[in-house]
Amino acid sequence: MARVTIKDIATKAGVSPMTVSNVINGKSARVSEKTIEKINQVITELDYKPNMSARSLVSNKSRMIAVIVPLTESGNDLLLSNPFYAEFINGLESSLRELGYSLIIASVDQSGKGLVSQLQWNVDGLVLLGFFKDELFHYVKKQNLPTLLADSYIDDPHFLNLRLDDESASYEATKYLIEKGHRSIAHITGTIREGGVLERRIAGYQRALLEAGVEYQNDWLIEGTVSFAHGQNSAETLIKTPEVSAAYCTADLIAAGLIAGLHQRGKRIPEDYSVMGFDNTSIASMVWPALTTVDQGILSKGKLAGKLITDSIAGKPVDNVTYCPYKIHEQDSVIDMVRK
Amino acid sequence: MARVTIKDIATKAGVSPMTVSNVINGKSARVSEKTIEKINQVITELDYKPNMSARSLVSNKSRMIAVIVPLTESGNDLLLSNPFYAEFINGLESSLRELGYSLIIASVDQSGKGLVSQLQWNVDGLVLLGFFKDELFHYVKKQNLPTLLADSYIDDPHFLNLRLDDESASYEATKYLIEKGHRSIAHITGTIREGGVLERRIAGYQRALLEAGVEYQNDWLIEGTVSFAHGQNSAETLIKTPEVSAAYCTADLIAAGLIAGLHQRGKRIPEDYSVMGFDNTSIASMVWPALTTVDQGILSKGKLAGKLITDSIAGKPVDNVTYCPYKIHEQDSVIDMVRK
DNA sequence: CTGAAAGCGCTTACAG
DNA sequence: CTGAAAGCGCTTACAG
Repeated sequence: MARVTIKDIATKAGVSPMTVSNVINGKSARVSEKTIEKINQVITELDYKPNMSARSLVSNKSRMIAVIVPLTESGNDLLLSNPFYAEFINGLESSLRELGYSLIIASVDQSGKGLVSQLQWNVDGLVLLGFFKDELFHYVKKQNLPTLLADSYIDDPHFLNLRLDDESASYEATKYLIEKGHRSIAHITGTIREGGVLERRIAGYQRALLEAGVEYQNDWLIEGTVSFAHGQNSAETLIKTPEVSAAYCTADLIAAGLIAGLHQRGKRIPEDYSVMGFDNTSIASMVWPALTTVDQGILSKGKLAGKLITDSIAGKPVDNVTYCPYKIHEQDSVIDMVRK
Repeated sequence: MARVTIKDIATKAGVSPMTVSNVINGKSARVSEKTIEKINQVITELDYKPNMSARSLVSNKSRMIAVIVPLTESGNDLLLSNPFYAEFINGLESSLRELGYSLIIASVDQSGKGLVSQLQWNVDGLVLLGFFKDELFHYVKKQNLPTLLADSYIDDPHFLNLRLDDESASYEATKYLIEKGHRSIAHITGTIREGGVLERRIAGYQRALLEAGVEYQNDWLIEGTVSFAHGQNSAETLIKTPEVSAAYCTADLIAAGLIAGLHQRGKRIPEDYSVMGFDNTSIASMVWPALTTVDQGILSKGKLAGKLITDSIAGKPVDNVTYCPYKIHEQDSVIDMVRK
């Protein structure tokens, strides 16, 4: 069965292709009621679907957005193993769908090579999720496409930014632990990059310690990858630093690993160690005990990303930087040393 | 800066657009070495990228695959909250990328409405993930596109199928528990649908019980949704059925919820209850104790899906039904009653 | 070994 | 209120 085209509709409805096109695109002001009705009837009858390739070719628009997810450091796989990405994309797809856009999911190695094939598609906009090399940002900028960066601090006016105030959020998280009576607090983090999210989180953590009159110790900072394994390994390190009573992790995924690692070494949570996470992914409710964490409303954040990028495509004014709200989500992994 | 077209390349290289097209498409047998070199040089110089819309319009191919993910029963969100989907898509994207295809991620409500917008894109193939209404399968079939169904038992020759032998896998899982000395074994499952995956899992579970001479009790089967919450709630039900010593869950997500629910009620795992999962998602290693589960190699499964669908598009012969391997992944959530 | 021309399905000025 | 024509960027027969 050959594809139904606008021409077929036109012939069957007894009008010109142009009129059909106008009706489809809602420029019906110039078409009589009767013709519109007739055309719509034929469209339904023949199950006509516009050919987006043709439409995109002529209009230079595609109603497609590509989301670029970094690959894992080790291999070729998407970082979807971190539920943070999955939940964000979830929200993004949901709002884009409502707005009539489709979502291409793509990954790039750090050179940006994988990206080329996406751009061939005339995508209307790009959403970059997380950390990439400068090289890639330069490349993306050259494409001259509406681009939103999630969780990035590259403050180039060319890009839309969606992030939270990581320094403050981190400060609040640490302060929360301090208010619960903890003083020697470890911070388990991912690979620290200059000007990145994690650096700001560290700054907030240190500010809270300073404010509380706690002298920060270098070996409280445990750097690794943002992974379950890093959390798990950090248990060992933690135990070797006996003054520490609480660990604040820069991702729920790390915190989940830490909890598992501590359990394996016979430690109880929160009795022996308080653990705090960041993100409030689904993981936070799945571990035992349920994780006290910084809720950054990932689903809403993904949805907001969809709205921002499409607004920008539509030429609506959009703030260059949008901050997401966050709040401490209290569950069961932190002990109150004051009242205990 | 205007878009670089094949014409620009042709002009600059002093050849016709057709020759450029031939070189790009590797039909270089008919072009001289020198011309090829010249053309490639100009392509690099001008950073030319083929316009896929134009290419797709004329060739009726797009090198795009759409993966269709069901929406949650409650709302508008993708089922990416189940890591199973995220990991599968991860694998799918990875193999498609290597094969030179892009991935559109789409969702449909049960009527299949969302799908229309995807098909407008001339996608070359479709991957349907999980359960959908018959209505949708009919609709998809009408599109006459190469389509792969993952985890479905709709044995229509029009579709490629990728699944595991759920009855046997479930039988093995139950048998494993029996060999560890359990006899009264609950089975926590999702919404049972005729001819679906879960029905077969139940059949395998019952076969193992029968074989062991255990009389199956109706209240051992706890039906709900495939969700953390269902697992959590099932803890209560389980405790009310005192003879039960082990629960075999049809998804890790459910098992994780059950473990949390049991913990909340002061039960120890595996001492008080043995828990077994299914899938071996990342969750299985994140819960405490680590979950003994049926490993179905989700990442490889996703990769295989990519290979099967693209092979089929390329006209290579592909088996109508492909079975994935599975194996029991022993961790710490099942107690050996025989040697304890 | 290479070119001129037609056409994929649509939209967009331009006419009337 | 509606139509005929050109053109988006590419590929594919058909010539030579």
